[in-house]
Amino acid sequence: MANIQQVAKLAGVSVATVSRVLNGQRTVSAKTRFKVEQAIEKLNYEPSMLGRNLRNSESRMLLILIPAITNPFYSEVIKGIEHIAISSNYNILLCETDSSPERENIYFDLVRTKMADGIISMDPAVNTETLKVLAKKHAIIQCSEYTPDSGIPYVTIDNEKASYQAVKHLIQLGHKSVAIINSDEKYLYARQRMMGYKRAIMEHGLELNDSYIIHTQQLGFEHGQQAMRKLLNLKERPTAVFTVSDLLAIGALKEINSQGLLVPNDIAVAGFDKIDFSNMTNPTLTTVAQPMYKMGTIAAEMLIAKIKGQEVEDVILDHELVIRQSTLG
Amino acid sequence: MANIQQVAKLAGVSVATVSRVLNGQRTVSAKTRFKVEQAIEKLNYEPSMLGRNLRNSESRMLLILIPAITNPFYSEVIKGIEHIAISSNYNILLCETDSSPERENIYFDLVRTKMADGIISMDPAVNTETLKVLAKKHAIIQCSEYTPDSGIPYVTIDNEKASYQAVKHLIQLGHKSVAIINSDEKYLYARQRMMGYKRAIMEHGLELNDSYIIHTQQLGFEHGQQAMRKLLNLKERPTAVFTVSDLLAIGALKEINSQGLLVPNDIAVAGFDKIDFSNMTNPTLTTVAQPMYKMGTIAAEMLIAKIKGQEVEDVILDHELVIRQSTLG
DNA sequence: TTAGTTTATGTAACGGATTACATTTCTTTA
DNA sequence: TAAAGAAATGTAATCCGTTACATAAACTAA
Repeated sequence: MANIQQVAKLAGVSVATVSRVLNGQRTVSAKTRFKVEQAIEKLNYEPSMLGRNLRNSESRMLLILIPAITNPFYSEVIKGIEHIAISSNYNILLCETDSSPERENIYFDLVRTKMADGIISMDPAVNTETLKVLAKKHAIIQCSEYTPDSGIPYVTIDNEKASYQAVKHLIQLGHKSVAIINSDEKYLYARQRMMGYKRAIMEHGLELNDSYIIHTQQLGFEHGQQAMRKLLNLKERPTAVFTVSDLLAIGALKEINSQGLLVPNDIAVAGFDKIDFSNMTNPTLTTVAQPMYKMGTIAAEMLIAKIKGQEVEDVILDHELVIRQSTLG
Repeated sequence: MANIQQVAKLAGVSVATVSRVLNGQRTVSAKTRFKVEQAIEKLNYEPSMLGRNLRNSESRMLLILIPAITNPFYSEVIKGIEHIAISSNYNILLCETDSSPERENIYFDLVRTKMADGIISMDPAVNTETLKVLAKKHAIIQCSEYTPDSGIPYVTIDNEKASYQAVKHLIQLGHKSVAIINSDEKYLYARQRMMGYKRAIMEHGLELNDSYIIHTQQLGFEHGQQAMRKLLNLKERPTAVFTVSDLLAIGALKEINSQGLLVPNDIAVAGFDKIDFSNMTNPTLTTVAQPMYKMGTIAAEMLIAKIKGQEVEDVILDHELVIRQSTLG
């Protein structure tokens, strides 16, 4: 594989000139540029990013930290990130942490060792302390889940409000016993969504019932099923369930169905995220739409700005309650 | 950020010695090693991958080409790839082509410019000619979709047989009119699955009916819905449908439901892939299980071997027909 | 024509590691 | 104790671009 020296030699110019042509500087005369281009063509030369990156001290890689690649919410955000990345000449280093600290550390090393120019963390289970330390010397953005007052810029939505609205919707349909399937409250979004749930319950003069509050370890169909099973085993089962993720909701739906009950007649269900699947269930799922793609694009833009040394502001995006069959019938 | 020179200076040794400590060579005396480690500690030194990669002429990145990140089939394969990658000290460069040649070319450049050490292509729409040329100088593996006799090693399953078995299953349940929702037959897997379909039909003395063969542009719910709509509009609608992807099957299921028909009583449905969601539909989906995770691990192992300059053999993995409610009730 | 600009090109240092080869130091053994 | 061999460490080239600075060439104006 040819290198810049050989191109320079063949073109009869210096490496500096070749580099100038490569980088589109206009201080090169037309004839010289032509000669160089000819040489590049003839040698089938492609500049090595290894050399360039070392010299420029950048990798042009963006590290994306997600807990699980199989959750469509993340896939959709990644699509957005990739769109911006590619148009800014960055590439995406996809890292699935499985919420494991060791894995996470391996990935953090990528930025420490200059293999990545910055990080978009979407992992709620991320080690905040490490992240904060890292953020002092490296460009880091949090997306969806964030750490208040950490100084790490973030994009997210108003989880409390979104949750409040979803639960309010259920209550306004006449439901008096509304359950929530939440994830672990060590995560901020889980706490925020719980607050929204409680606020809706209180404001409408309903009673908080601890047995209507279920926590799951992770966001997955099976966890939704299990949680729903618990709810269905109650003497007084709820007539509506709000889940903190569509995956959970779909699992819940499944469980309700397999016990011979009907959604929404016997139990209404609302989810969160508006992943594509949520429109394919039977009945279709009422859910809080998160602007996933947009969240991705904004996170990427913020990160790239940060890498360039610019200051960036936190962003809170709009969500929207999408009412479908699972609460209306 | 400290570099190796500074570490050497502080430790009172040469850079060579520091490098030896870094790379765990045992030709360093215990005291020297200790001094170096102290210096590393004190300076908070992390070796730059940019320097190391340039010197070693490798990037330790594996490029994964997929058409769409939102298809869970790919997510699952990626999980497998990542597992192997991480344990071999590689990282994953995720590239979604959207089946666009320009995008693809941008990504191919990553290997040409040394930003990636090899490619796992899972994109059926990949430009085979370019890929073949590239494969002469770079490590490339095809995963799932492949190009026979191209010299590019691949991991896949026996699509013809898998398809044959699925359709045979439907026929043995008594169905006389079995439709297929296939994707574009410019893809090999689509042609192979079509062959399996036809073989099953013929071998059982049924008649091939062109109107029972539907092609979709892409693999997505909506495409499955649309295709199903066409089938339901036929004067004599089929009593069973085999789709070439679970996503299509789920879309089909949806369409059947919304027209007030029942699966499997009115129409039986079988899918392909066994994505997680296929077990969450109502009814649950009969499908051909592909060993997605394993496919990923094997593809990664093959690629890494190839990068090391080893010869690798093509691999055909086992599939399995998983019979569930959508064909049995 | 000459000094002063502007434009084009070249030279060489630099980024940060690895490693072949050279050299020094330490052991071992006669 | 000297010579030989083994072990530890150092020197400097190398990977491949980019760019500050130096120089040369071309042009402008007087």
